Amino acid sequence: MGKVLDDDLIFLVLSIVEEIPEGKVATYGQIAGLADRPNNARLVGKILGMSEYYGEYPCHRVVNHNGRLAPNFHTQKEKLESEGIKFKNDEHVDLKKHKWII
DNA sequence: ATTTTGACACTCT
DNA sequence: CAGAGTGCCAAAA
Repeated sequence: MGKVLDDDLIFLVLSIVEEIPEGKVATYGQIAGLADRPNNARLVGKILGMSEYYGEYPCHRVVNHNGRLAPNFHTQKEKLESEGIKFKNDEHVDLKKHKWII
């Protein structure tokens, strides 16, 4: 298998995001690790920013390692709350309770 | 080839 | 808990 990047990486990342169960959240770093690129969390964020172009994915279930929501994704909180995610405050989900463990 | 950018992670204060 | 500083690395400029 050749080097995996852009289009292949996008497909891989999105397929992983698709696996996050309802009521759970994952971090960018976690997704990066599952995609076998543990140091590319930032790339995961960039891909999710464009994910709409590729289809419907539960990208609202991805937050940073502190549980902070994505900037400029104003419907994220309500989507998470609608599936039962609890928040520590306005900007941070309760990762302790809801982090997706494989 | 070099610099900047990014929905990040980690450590230290 | 909030900032600052550092590390990270592919993509785009």
